[in-house]
Amino acid sequence: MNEQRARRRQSGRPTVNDVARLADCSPMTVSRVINGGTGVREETRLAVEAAIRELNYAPNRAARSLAGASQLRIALLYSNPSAAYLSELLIGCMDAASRLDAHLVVERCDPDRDQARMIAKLAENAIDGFLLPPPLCDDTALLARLRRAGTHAMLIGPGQAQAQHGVVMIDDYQAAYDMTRHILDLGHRRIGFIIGNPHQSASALRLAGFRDAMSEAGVPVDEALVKQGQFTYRSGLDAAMELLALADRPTAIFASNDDMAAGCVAAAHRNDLDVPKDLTVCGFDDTALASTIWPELTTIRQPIRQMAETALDLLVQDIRARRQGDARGPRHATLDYQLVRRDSDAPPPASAAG
Amino acid sequence: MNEQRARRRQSGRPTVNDVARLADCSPMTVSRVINGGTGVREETRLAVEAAIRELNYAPNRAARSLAGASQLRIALLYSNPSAAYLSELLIGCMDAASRLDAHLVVERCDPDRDQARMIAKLAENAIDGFLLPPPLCDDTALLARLRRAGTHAMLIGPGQAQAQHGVVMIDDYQAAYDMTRHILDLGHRRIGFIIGNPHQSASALRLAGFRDAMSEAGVPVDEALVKQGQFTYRSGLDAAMELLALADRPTAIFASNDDMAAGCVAAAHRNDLDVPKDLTVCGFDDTALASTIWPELTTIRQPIRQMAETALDLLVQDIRARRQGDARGPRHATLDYQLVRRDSDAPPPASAAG
DNA sequence: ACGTGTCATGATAGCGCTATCTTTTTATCG
DNA sequence: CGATAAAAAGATAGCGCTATCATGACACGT
Repeated sequence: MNEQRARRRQSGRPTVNDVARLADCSPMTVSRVINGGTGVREETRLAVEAAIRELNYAPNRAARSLAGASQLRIALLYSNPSAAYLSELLIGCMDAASRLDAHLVVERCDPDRDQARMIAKLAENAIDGFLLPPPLCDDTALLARLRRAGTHAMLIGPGQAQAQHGVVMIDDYQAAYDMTRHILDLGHRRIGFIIGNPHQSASALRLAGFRDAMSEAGVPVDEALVKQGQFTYRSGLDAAMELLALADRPTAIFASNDDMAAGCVAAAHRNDLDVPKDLTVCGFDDTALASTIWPELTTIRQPIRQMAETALDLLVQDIRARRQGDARGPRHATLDYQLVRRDSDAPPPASAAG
Repeated sequence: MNEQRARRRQSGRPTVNDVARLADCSPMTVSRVINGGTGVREETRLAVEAAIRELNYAPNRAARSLAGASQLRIALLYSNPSAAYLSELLIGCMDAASRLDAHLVVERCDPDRDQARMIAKLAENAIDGFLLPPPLCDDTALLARLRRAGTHAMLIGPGQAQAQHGVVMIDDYQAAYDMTRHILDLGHRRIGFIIGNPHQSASALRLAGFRDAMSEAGVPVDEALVKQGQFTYRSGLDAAMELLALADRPTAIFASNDDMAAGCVAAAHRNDLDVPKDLTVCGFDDTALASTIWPELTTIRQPIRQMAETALDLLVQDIRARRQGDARGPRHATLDYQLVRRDSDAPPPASAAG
């Protein structure tokens, strides 16, 4: 009998029972200590904690979630394989999922490929909630479909808040405002701006932040210096080439993301301009690219990992609350960004200053 | 009684019992069908599968691993946050972990920060095996420590095979050989090479592949065209600047990774050279950067995701085998790479050809 | 002294699944 | 056609944990 048991058992890892025996109490008390320990005498708690430490006990997740019957399945859908963003996102999600004991399913989901079918299938039964990073969080068709399916979804970093779904974002407007302010403070007056992909709503917010900072500083925006981009390296390169070909060219360019900013740096070098001595270039997002290229980019860092964690937290909260009939509606959160100053900005060249 | 039950239950998701009832058999038979279905009549299997589909049944992982008592904990350690690589790795690992029902723990592990302490702690009880991507897979101190701890480890993409640990790799030598061959076939004869970081053993293999392809083609390697790099953008830029400053400069540069290749492209543009018209640039790894910049890089793609999956598969196999006393020793696998041709290569300019 | 309430703890019963053993059914043969 | 082996299906018993209820101990008021 005992042998059979031993064979079925996990690798001799200690269980609550082992701890209980050592601490001379019941397994239930051990469980209480592990889970916050309300209603346990201080003395008992210490004994249990000592036993846990001695045995190097770690609770079995499977058993825990089975008993608690709380295993949620969360699908993280991604589309644009901006690798830097994705890996941060993944790590954040995994941490949170592990902590919350949720099962994370990661699925690539391109808009063209039968997105509808997959989501329907997932939503039908196997998935309790969705996590949608950009650009999926701005895919209104997808959002509508999810809403219709009555699914819980959490948008990470969308350009605009959503009444129907939960949202975790940074203040794109304010961040762009701050960056513009930073460039102005360096002494620049002719500042070029490259707009992001018009289908992502963050683009408009960043542009607005730029415009407002400029006008508040009393510097009129020269519309010739505002170019449309697509969030791609190439579009940034092209836009910058146009800007630098102008007779009265800008002394600084603020690109709406790092890829385009990297394109600007390349364009500057093709024009024999030094960055930052002859041209200041600033980006947005702080993706890996920003610190890969040379000079490294001054940019806005989003706390991607933290956003992912928060999103998963709120999503799980929301789902559990709704399950208990508490229809408080989707959760929202705005996290802090950070202006990361690196080597791509400087005061304007003396000839252009003032 | 029933109410209590319902309250403890998961979100009304169907269980094996529901499926069994519908398929008119016992839960055990359902379990058999789910797990490969040996020893089940075709007819019964179909009935069960139909029931599964109808109820949209998905097995409960927690219960499964609890009953099977097979939940392994695998730690994925990473150090160099090459985001593109990491995200692929993560996705591959998560897929495999999900499939194998292993718990994946992702930990950042920088060489300086008390690596030893952490590993000791992990190895002590909570972690059954380690997954080590580059550059950790080449950290001999770390490897030795793990070996001493008797831990199972699997190296992903190390430069050289290891007797002590399992390994999943591509043939770096052959890949570099093939890429060199490709450049030679385009008609180039003066080919520059930028070596990778000397601490990663893959660097030497790539260099060897280059040299052998050259000599087999009867093209002597001009040592002035072989530069040391560090796998960073900046080192690639610097090396390329030197190469392009030569009186008799190369018509092609083969960089040992994409970051350095991107640096080469930037250097070319600073020298008013068009890529690929005036200079062919090829990379290695096919990270996101390769298809971000313009022109997009011809490079070698490692099947990173597949490598991660294979690594986890083999690691779990190894652990389970060893647990059952089957000491077959660490597993090894070599996967296929792929030469991805994009827009950064072309025949040499007419003036330099032949 | 007694009831009555509060708190810490224990006993019990599963969560959903699968390992193992036992029973049935089916195929195979003399 | 009954005997035997082999295959298919079922019964039973947990995996490690926690929800729930039951118990015991102790303080309090009357």
